[in-house]
Amino acid sequence: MRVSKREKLYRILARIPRNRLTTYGDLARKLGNRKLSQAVGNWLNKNPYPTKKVPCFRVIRGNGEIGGYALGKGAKIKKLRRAGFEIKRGKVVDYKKFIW
DNA sequence: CTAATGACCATTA
DNA sequence: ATAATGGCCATTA
Repeated sequence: MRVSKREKLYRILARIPRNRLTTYGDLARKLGNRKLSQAVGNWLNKNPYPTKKVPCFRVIRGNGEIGGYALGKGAKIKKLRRAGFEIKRGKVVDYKKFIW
């Protein structure tokens, strides 16, 4: 293929609407293989683009938990809060309503 | 080549 | 609700 799935991942996530979230599994499905979810996390861990361009802090787990972040969970929560989301007991409140 | 690891997930108990 | 289990894929040692 001309573009790698990894590049596609970044392109897809770059288009996520503001005030919305997505999950590792969803991104994997958009790439054509739902089993790529963990690999998606690995790719995001090495996201070469700035958060403005590819906002990986908006990617959470399928069950609403925060998930990981290269700069630490705390930083991720902070960014999510700043983006207008509420986090309680490690989960995004009403996360289902915000999934892209 | 094998084996272990990881920002995961679904199922089962 | 938690915990264990097995599975997937890409990357790395």
